[in-house]
Amino acid sequence: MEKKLSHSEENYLKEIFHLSGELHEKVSTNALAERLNAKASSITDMLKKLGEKKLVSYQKYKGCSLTQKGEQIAIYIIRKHRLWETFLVNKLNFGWDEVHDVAEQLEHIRSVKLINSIDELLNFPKYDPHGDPIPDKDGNINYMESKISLSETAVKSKVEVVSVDEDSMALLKYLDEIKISIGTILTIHNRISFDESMEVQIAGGNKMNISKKVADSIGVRFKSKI
Amino acid sequence: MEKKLSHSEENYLKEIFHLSGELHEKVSTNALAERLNAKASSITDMLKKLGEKKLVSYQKYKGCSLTQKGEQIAIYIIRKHRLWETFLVNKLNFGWDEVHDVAEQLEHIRSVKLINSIDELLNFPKYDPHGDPIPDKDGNINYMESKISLSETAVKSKVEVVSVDEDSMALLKYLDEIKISIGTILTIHNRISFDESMEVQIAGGNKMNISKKVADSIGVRFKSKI
DNA sequence: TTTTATTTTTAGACACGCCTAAAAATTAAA
DNA sequence: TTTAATTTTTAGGCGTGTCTAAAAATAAAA
Repeated sequence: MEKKLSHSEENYLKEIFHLSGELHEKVSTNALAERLNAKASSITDMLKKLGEKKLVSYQKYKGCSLTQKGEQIAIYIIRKHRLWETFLVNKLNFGWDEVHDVAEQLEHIRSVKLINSIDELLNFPKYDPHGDPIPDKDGNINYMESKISLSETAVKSKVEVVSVDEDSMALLKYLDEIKISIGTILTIHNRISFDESMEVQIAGGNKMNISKKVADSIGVRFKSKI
Repeated sequence: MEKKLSHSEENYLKEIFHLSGELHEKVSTNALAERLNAKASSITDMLKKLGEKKLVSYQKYKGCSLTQKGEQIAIYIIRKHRLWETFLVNKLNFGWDEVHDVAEQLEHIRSVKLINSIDELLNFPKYDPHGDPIPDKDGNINYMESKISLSETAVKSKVEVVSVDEDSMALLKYLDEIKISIGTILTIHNRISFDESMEVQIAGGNKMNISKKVADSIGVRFKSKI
């Protein structure tokens, strides 16, 4: 009864999940088009099909959202993606900027036994190399509640980097250069109102300037006031 | 310039390689159709396309064979297939009858770094779990010269099992049951001319009867006369 | 609230990889 | 060597997933 989905269908579900966020907001056709590098008309076609399959609920001109069944599948794809990334970094010494493209392929491999074995081999990791939570076998996701964006932190606070956006290789390479990684402790010294950039300091290092765009894509957890 | 091939195209190249054997014989349309579970007309279509891409040489009604470029790609796919099978068995404790289907998916993952890392992780294995040689990074294949089929062995000889055909799960399960695996030493006691079956004995075990079909799919190496 | 701009959907097309049915070429048999 | 059987190819069609261009619905601005 359970038909298997195409890579394309799986990607749609995954991206709808990402775009709808933790609040399960509706996702617009254009937003999806951009994320999937496709034209809006193609999105419409696919949403119709996924709608018929009861994987998304979709009404013309009103955007879409995942049904429970669709979300379940999306989470499973994300589980695979993040486990593979963890495998590549932890077992094969890939850099965190090298794993995304390969994981996008590996996430479509169909074998429950395989992915659960990888999970076990890695000792059931809770977070992937970018700090994103790895859904467990039953689809439960352990979001880090205290996590906020670096760009939202108050001046003079001290935070720990817990996640970074994974989809830009350029960002990851840049963070590597400036020595920011998961676990790095940052002190926020100043916020420049002109361009919303921030002056931060790595424990024991020099102060440096971080643009708004970069700060937006770094997730941190509060450590303490200075 | 190097366009990437579809999974389908890769599968065609791989099967042409297998069917043409070590002597690079021409492969017929029907033979391919059977291996690929497709109709002959579909094969013709694809052969035309692969011909245009200079991956196979193809003349109407005359069968096909791989060009150097096509063979190179085929060998690379086979390298990936066999390395993944070895990974599944050696690192994730899959049974040798469980790996084929997953490996058929994994062989299409595009990442040179990934497959070379897996190779290294496995310590550059020479043979996969079914005893087939794993092509190295440069495409060299180390065929075991002294290998023959069990069905060709002389009565009263003693042989070591070095390979088994991997594509039938039923065969692999059966061999598991009768305790034949790579490395098993067999003594050939008799050959029944009526059905061409053989009486063989595992070192320290009982004599048992092996059908022609099964013997055909076991590769052995001569050990010594009794 | 009417007009304008933006978003989304429809309509029609195309490459891919497969199919069936019928024709053509090759091979085997009489 | 002529006929029969088999193999292979052509012709035309179909579902998938994409596209462009044009129409329709919604949202924003005047």
